[in-house]
Amino acid sequence: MTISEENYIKVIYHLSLVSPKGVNTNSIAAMLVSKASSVTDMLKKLSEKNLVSYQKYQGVTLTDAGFHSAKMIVRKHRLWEVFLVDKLNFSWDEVHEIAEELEHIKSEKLIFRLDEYLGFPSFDPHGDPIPNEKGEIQKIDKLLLSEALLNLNYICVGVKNSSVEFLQYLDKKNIFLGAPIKVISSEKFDQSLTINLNSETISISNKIAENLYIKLQ
Amino acid sequence: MTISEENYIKVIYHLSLVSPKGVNTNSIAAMLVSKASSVTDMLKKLSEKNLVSYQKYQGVTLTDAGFHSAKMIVRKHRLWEVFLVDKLNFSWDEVHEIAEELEHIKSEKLIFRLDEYLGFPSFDPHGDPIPNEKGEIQKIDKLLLSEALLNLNYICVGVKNSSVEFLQYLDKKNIFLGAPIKVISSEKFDQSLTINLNSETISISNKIAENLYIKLQ
DNA sequence: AATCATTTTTAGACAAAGCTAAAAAAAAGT
DNA sequence: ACTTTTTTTTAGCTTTGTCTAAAAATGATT
Repeated sequence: MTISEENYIKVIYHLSLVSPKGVNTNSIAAMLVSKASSVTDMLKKLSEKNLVSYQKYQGVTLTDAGFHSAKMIVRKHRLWEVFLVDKLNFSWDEVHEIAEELEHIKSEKLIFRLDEYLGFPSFDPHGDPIPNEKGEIQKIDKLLLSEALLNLNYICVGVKNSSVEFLQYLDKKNIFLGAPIKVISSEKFDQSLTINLNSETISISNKIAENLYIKLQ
Repeated sequence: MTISEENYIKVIYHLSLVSPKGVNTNSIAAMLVSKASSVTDMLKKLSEKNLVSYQKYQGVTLTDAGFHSAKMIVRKHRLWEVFLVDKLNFSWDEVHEIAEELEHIKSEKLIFRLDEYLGFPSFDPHGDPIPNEKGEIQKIDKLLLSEALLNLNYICVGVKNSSVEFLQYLDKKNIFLGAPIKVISSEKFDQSLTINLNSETISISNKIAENLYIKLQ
């Protein structure tokens, strides 16, 4: 697989988690910042290689082989992110771009050794699950902070949006994975929340609350 | 710079250490396992970008900019090799191929952090020097084992040939960087050597002795 | 100095992956 | 059911990096 093919497979994978019935040409183009015509060309090629099922005008789905390839790319991406944060002291807003390159390095042995070196982590620095060698993914019972009930003890387990801006905002507010969170009150007018976080009390907008995953402690 | 451009610059760098007056089109093609005509095309492009000085039929040399770029690529290659050996427990015969890919990852911050994480090493697992951030290279007073004097205490500091076959042979003979070596005798007929190595006595062919670097202890 | 061999360059072609603009199909609105 | 809009595909072009085959320049040999 070329780097370009890998990028298509990865994007189709992410989109198919949201629309499992078939991924649109346009949405792939949007994610890759390219054009629908380029996507059509590549879908024919990927279909030829049996990585996707593609019928003109009907959207595209991953074949079993494509699905497995996609998970291996995601696995590499997320393992490298853990490496960058845990070993090289990068912050969680800096690692995505670099991992976009590292995910294309082709050595199974490298990835196995890296996984081992990192202690076989199950989640990346943004709380996203890391597929294991077989492609198995560990699920957790997470919910959005915006769906939390009042006065229960939660901990922060992930972000829905991992843009640099959002992650840096969380750093500023001292919100990190594993941080304990309790919702004290909710504002009817704008759905903003007052929360207890690491024993300080702060206010959080609905936009933030809709992008932060938590689970019961 | 594209990956292809980086590979050309790196090859021209290595060849220019041997023939500093100008590198031949054919020798570049041989190193890259490609054709002279492809090389000519690329030389024009690199010349356009002021990375090489190129005059038709006259061979090619690196400009200051090209020389610096080359050293930064070599730096990345060798730092990744140290990482693979020191942190992921690869053996020295396995790392070249993987580092050929890793050397093209584009993040200065990544390389600085990696360097720091590895303790700012000056030499890679084959004993080759690692250029620092400025491109400075630490030289050592090394010689080939075939040039050693009898009954002096040397230590092994590098390999001239780093093919998988040679490195695995060295492993089998228990020869590694830092191993103490003393030449006991030299055979007139075939220039083979009897050496003391880690307090065992073994025989070494001239071919081996001409590919192993040592220095006085 | 002239010829022959080798090296290098040019010319033209090809595959990969992208693009624009136009055509075709599907979906939406009346 | 028939337009209109949106989405997708096709056709044809571009760039990057490669190739082969032929031409040109250099170097070696007599």
